[in-house]
Amino acid sequence: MDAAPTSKPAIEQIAERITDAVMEHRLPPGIKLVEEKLASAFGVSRTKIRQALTLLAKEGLVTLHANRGAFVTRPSAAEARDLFATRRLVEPEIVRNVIARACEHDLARLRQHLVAEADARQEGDRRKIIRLSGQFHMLLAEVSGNKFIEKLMAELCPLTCLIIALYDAPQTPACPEDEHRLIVDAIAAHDEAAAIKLMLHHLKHIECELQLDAEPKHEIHWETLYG
Amino acid sequence: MDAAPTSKPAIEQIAERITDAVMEHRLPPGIKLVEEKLASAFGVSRTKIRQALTLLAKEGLVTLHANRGAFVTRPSAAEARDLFATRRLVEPEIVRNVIARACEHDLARLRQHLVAEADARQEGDRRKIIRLSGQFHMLLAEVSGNKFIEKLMAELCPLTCLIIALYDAPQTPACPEDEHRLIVDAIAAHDEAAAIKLMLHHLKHIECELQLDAEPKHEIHWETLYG
DNA sequence: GTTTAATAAATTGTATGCAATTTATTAAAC
DNA sequence: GTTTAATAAATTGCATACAATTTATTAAAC
Repeated sequence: MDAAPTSKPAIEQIAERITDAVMEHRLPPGIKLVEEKLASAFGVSRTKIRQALTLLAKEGLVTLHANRGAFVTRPSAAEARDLFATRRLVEPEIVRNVIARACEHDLARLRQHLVAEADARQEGDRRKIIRLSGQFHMLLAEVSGNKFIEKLMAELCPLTCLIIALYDAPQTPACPEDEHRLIVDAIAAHDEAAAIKLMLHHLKHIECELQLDAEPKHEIHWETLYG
Repeated sequence: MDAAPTSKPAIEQIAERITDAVMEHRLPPGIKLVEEKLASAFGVSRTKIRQALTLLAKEGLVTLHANRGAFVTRPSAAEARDLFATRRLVEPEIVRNVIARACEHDLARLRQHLVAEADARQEGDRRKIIRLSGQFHMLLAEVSGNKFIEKLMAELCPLTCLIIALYDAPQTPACPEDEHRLIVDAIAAHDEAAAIKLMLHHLKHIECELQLDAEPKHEIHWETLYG
């Protein structure tokens, strides 16, 4: 019965930091995650890294090949379509629940996140922008109060970042402008219909900018990179 | 590029067998899972058990307490309500997708499952009935073709079994009669509205038989069990 | 007899070592 | 020069050993 704020298990922290790196496109899809390298990077033994990779594989962010190791997942176009179909199903429900249940403190958190996003855009920190954009939806799910949906979104958002990395048109601005702000405004105004409409439009907007019919971006070929 | 049917990783197999035991109420909510005992039961070292438990904890079926070990989760009433809310959101979508995409072979699999359920009921194998009832919904999700929803249902169904174990009225028949068959029939007839209605009714039926407002069943107190 | 303290046993958390497998490198053949 | 085979290096998969922690047991105090 310790009321102490027992910090998160080390393994989850490691998994979270790898997730952040994937969300920020610092670890591109397809790249190999060598256990020993991660172990020394995090200052722990391979045992812990292994468990973290097991977790990430369960999330789908990492793919395990027997005897060959762990790789950042390269989602297929079909998986990308399934992912967005799932988000279009779930996120309107999230919006409904947030409007129904969110207190002032929750709204303040959402607005604070909008400020962080605006700051990142001001600074031109493209990587942070991408990560924060994903985390906005995770925060919304958290505020919605349903743990199962929260967990689902915590998996789908990092995967969405991967899909964007693989299928995004070369030089799109990739920023949802202030669509997030519009959604929060509609939520604050308790305008359910508008909030859901904005959310669906936002998701369609992201999906439509992808080139899911084109070949996904190639894996880095180190040997020909400087040829 | 091996087309060989590489059997599932050992760790997942272990996790699956533990999941089956939970679904069949052979491992009741709250029970402690001692690593060494599982290790000898499965004939592997604790290392693998540990990873399997990490996976199950991620699914929510098992709860990890730092330095104290793994326990089969005891979902709260609030979690139970969230779970059913999530299922009411997702399963109609599953039904829609199954009707839209299922081929004859898929329908045959569903009907085959109905037979297995009927057999178990004939045999009076209560544990098998409970497990198969849950797995019907997992099969439906699998046939629906969306991997993310399939994965979600693969987590929610075992948890539902746990909730039933904790909150079910003492002596209910606990069998959804032939509600599953009615759903499959409506799907086969491509009657979307009817299939969804039956599914929602089925879920409500399960949830309503629970006593979520009552105290959950107590944990086993070994020391007083024979007092 | 119940509570408290001290000790012993059991269990978890982690690193490390070694066998099995894969990947990279070198040498040979054509 | 490209392909094939042989060897070496790197990496994964797994069990085991040991420290840290918790739980159970015993002994002492009241």
